[in-house]
Amino acid sequence: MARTRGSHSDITGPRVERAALRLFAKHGYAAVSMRQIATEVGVQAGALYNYTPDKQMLLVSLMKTHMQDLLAAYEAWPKPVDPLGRLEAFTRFHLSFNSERPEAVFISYMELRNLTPEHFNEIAALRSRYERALVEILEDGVQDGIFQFEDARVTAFAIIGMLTQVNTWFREDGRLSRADVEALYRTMVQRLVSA
Amino acid sequence: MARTRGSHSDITGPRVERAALRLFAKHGYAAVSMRQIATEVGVQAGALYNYTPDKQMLLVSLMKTHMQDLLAAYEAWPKPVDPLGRLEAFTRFHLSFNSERPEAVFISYMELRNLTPEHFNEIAALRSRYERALVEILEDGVQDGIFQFEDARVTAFAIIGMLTQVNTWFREDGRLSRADVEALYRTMVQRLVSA
DNA sequence: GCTTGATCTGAACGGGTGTTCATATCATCC
DNA sequence: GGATGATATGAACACCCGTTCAGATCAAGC
Repeated sequence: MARTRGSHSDITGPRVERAALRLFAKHGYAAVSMRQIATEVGVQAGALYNYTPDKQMLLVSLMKTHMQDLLAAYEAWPKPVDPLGRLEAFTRFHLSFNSERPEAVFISYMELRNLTPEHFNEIAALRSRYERALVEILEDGVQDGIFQFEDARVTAFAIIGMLTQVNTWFREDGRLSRADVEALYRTMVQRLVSA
Repeated sequence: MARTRGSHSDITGPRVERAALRLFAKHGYAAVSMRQIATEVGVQAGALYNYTPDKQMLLVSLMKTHMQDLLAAYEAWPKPVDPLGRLEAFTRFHLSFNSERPEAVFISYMELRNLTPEHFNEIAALRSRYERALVEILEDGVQDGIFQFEDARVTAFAIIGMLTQVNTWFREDGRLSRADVEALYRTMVQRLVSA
């Protein structure tokens, strides 16, 4: 019978994913070889194929997992009922979630071009679900008369754009703490939409 | 004597750069081979080495040229004297310049990790000169009492982040025209800093 | 029309690529 | 303790990589 305990597959599997995540983020998908990933895991290249059908699916799986984690974590995030509170919660969530997994965020933006059209569409659909959540907050705020802007979708893009940008410059040992940055962005987001 | 007219080098050279730009933007630096670039130019791979010492320098040259073009074009851009006018001019310039060369913009953000530290620092220095230009506008506006915000540098990052984001979603045949988008972003930028 | 020299070809270099597969290992269960 | 089957090895597959270079090509200048 199969080994049910003492098997390495539930250890090696996650290690493969973590190694791929790290290396893809650092060097780019195309620049990383299966042998490099295997070396990082401490295994021969052939063994990787117990955990992924091929290199492409390793990337797709990482990106899909990331987007699903994003949506699930956002759903679980505490949300006030008023639009302004929800917008603050969104800002806090986005900064917090992205700061915790910079590598996955980076890959999910950078490696879209390495996806086949079907996989690309799948990821894009997940992303637009997230964007739509922000658009809905904005539209609710307009109806309540507390938000004001010309175009909800473009405003949502602008907000997500400026929030996502943070990962490119924030340093743990820099001038500003995470809390500082969060406060600054909450203010800026609010300015962008306040009536 | 050398050929001074009729030489192909002044034709092939730019064609090599354009092919590399296009292919790097589409597939990523690491995923593009010298043979692919040569095929696009209509030449054998060996001939490329009349125009670049190696593949790495082809990328560096593209990125450096782009950043220098950016700075030169911004200096030449008409600028009012009042901070609000200069901020509007910056917004217009950034959207316009970036929309005209999406491939170079894309490469300059995406392929930083493929640079050696020295080349990276060179590019980063050029970029921060551009960012500093915006910071100065913001600081002048504060002194004049027409701008208000908590942190000039973070505000500048936020503005550049949301402006640069546009290239990822704008489509020529989409819902909004270029002029529409420009107007929307001018308003949003102003909201972000207005006293 | 012959020489010059910039430009390009085409083959070769050593080495790396993703993937496959027969074989070995070894913890588990009977 | 012997059989089972998941897991890993290591060699092999065909192919592509960046780069080099001797030799061909050919327009310009004398």
